[in-house]
Order: sequence, then structure tokens, then C-alpha cells
Amino acid sequence: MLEEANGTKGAQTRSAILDEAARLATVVGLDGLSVGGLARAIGMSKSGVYAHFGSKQELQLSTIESARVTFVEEVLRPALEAPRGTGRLGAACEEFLSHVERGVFPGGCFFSAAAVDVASWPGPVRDAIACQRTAWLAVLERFAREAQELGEIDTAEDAAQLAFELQALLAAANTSFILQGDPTVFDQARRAVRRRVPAAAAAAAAAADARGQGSAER
Amino acid sequence: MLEEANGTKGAQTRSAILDEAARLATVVGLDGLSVGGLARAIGMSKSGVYAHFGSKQELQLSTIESARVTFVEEVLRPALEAPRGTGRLGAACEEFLSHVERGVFPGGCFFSAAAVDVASWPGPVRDAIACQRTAWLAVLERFAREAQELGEIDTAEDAAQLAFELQALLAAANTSFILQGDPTVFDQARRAVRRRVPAAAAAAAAAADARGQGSAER
DNA sequence: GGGTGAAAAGCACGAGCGTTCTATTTGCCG
DNA sequence: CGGCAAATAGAACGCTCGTGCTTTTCACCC
Repeated sequence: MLEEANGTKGAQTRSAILDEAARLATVVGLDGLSVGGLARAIGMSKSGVYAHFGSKQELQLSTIESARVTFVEEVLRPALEAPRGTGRLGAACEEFLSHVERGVFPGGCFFSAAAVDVASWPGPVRDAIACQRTAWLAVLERFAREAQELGEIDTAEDAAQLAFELQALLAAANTSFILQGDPTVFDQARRAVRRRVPAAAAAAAAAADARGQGSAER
Repeated sequence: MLEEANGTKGAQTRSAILDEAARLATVVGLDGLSVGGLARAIGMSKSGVYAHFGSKQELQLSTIESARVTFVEEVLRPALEAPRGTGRLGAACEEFLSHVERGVFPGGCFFSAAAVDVASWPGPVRDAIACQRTAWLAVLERFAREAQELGEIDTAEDAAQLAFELQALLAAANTSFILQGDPTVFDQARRAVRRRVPAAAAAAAAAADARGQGSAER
């Protein structure tokens, strides 16, 4: 083979490397992520790790992609099981807070962490992070707009504005939690979300309940 | 002399070093701040810079203190010129957004930047950042409570909750701006602040106007 | 105006960084 | 089972990092 993405042995260790890389990057930063440190964390030699990616930048970009997949799996997909409308919007917020609280990434939200230390330093890596952030905001905005179409949110409301405000609350809870370690901020964030999207409250709770017994029944 | 804080020559270059250090740290991160890089940025030798601080950690702590002073000067002091109540609360938000927009620090809010790359890595530096964040939240909370005492904000409102939400909006605008470079987010943030603290709108605008012609008249 | 202590520079060190090259192991296919 | 390519390890490079020295330049006071 000369390219990636098949199921041979090397491809699955590559995926294991990237899994650890994403977790590690939330702790040491995306540029603080070193090949040697990553190799040590995963029990491989430095060159063994490095061979999977021709350069550090390629490692960073692949790590971002890996984190994106994890984020979709842990946050977006569960949220999509909630009914369209404010329920789904609230579920997206709840799933985000939940994935931070239960430590899917040890350093909190991957993209919040990466956004900051990548922000001032132009290039493909920064662009990739900015792109992910935009996409996440677009998802929230779409959920909000769907709620408007269902008549659950006033159509006079600006969906993009609402998405911005909700994302601000989620990011602030993440920062406060990883910095101070106090899970109380999640309650503050949940209260704020419920206040901003009143109808989302019960619906999100219901979604969380349903998920509690496994989602296979859907 | 054997300690710091007098007015001799060395003390004022030390202050100049820390000024640049704070600005540089918002770009490369607080741990990405290297003695060599700082020396190059300020046109000194590495050891010339290093001699002012016995260790890198001392440099970081001093940089945080320097950034705090700048923040007080650029954000808190102007806000204190607004009349107590929602006016001052709104002014604090406006001054924060303004100091990011006009690039007081090239990489946006110093403490937002530092909070992230210092969060996972315990020690005095992290504690110092966490302490500053707490203090800033306490300031917003105090302003909110003063507005309550003046009857401008419902006493049923939780001042700490309000402070959390406002700080979330400010931090989100900062992140979005340094990452995407789009000043539109400041309008989004201002709209959200006005929505959350309705009475703050006119008062903050008035404060900004007053500041426009210099604050000496006060 | 020369002496004295502070301030800055110069230099050297061990370690870790990203990267490249070569050697060794490993797993698959005929 | 033997061979071959893919996967991993090992060693080395030039560089920069933080941190200790020693040496030189500078500013001030008698």
C-alpha cells in the first residue's frame, strides 16, 4: 500500500497513536505535543511514531481529525438522538458539558484547548481548528433554526446569535472546570442554557434519561 | 540594593521586559514564553534578561503580575469611572471588549490565553492564573450586586450567575476574534450583554462617550 | 574623575526538540 | 517455509531550551 485508511496492522496502531495524541494534546497543548512525549505515553519508539506522519504538522492535523471524530461520537451523535427542535439543541449543550465532565479528554474540550494556543500562529493547523469551531457553531445554529421552524423558538430570534451565546456558556464552563476543578460550573452553565432556551430544559432531561438506558432502543 | 521595586535603572528595564513578556505571552503562550525569544524581542542578551528573574517560573509569575497591572489600567480603571450600577457593569464588559479589539495585548486577553495552556499543569503559575480569573469574576459579581442594591437589577437574580454568563460572553468574543479575526463577534457579544443586562446599554454607551474625550474632566 | 557595585553580555552545559537515515523486527502471501 | 514489504527501533544531526558561570560595560557617588 502507499496510502492510508485500510485495515492493516499499521493503520490501527496509527489510530491508537492519534487517540492518545488527542488526549495528550488537551493537556500539553497542540504545539506542546511532542513526538518523543507521545511515543513515551504510548510505549513506542520516537521514530516508530514519527514514521506514521511525515512531519509534526501532519501529526497535528491528523490529531485534529481524530479529535473531531471523537467529538462527533461523544457529543454530536448522542445529541442527534434527541427529537429535533429545542430538545436537540438542549441535548447538544448537555452532551458537550457531559463530555467535559466525564473526562473524554483529560484536559477538557479539545478544540477549546487547541483554539487558544494555535490562534496566533497562522498556517494549516490554525485553519483546521478555526474550521472545526465554525462547523460546531453552525451545528448549534442549525439546531436552533430547526427549533424555530417547529415554532419552539421565536422566529424573530437570530439563530447565529443564540448559537454564539450558547457556545460561550459551554466554553466558559469548560475553562472554569479545567482551571479550578469545580464541577459546580456545570450547574451554572446548565442554568444559563435553560434560561436562554427555556423549552430545552425538559426535553434535554428526557434525552439524557433515554440515553441512560442505552440508545439501542431507538 | 538586594531586592526589587526601587526606581534605579535596572528596575525600569525589568518593567520594560515584563511589558513585552506579557504581550509576547498572549501570542506564544505563557509556557511557550522562552527567555531567548523574549531577549530577542526586546533586543537584549539572554542572560541579561534572565538575570532579572532567577528562574523561568519567576519570570512567568512576574509576567502575570505585569499583565494584571495592565489589565487594571486598561479595563478596570476606565470601568470604575462609570456610575455605580448597571452602568458600571456594562462599562466593565465594554472596556474588556474594547481592550481586546484595540489590541492592548496582540493575542487578545492575556488571562484567557494563559488560563488554557496553564490549566493542566499544577503549580504556582496555574494558581496565580486561577486566582486572577476568580478575582475578575468577583469584580463583575460585585458590580452586579451594586446594581441590585440600587434597584437596577432584580434582587432575585443570582449575581454570581450573572457574572459567569457575562464573562462567558466576553471570553467567547475574545477567542472568536483572535481565531477568526472577525470584529463582528464584538457586536454579537455587545448585543448579548445588552440583552442580559438591559439597563446597562445606555449607561455603557454614555461611559464610552465620556471616555472618548479623555477622562481628566472627571 | 576615578572607583565601585549594579546591569548586561558572553559562554558553556545537559536535555529535549523535529527530522533523517539505517537497521531490525514483524506479519502476510505464495 | 522462505521471502518480501511493511512496521518499528536505533542512532545521529543541528537547534533551542533553561540554567549556571565568568567577564565586561555601565551608572552613580565621593
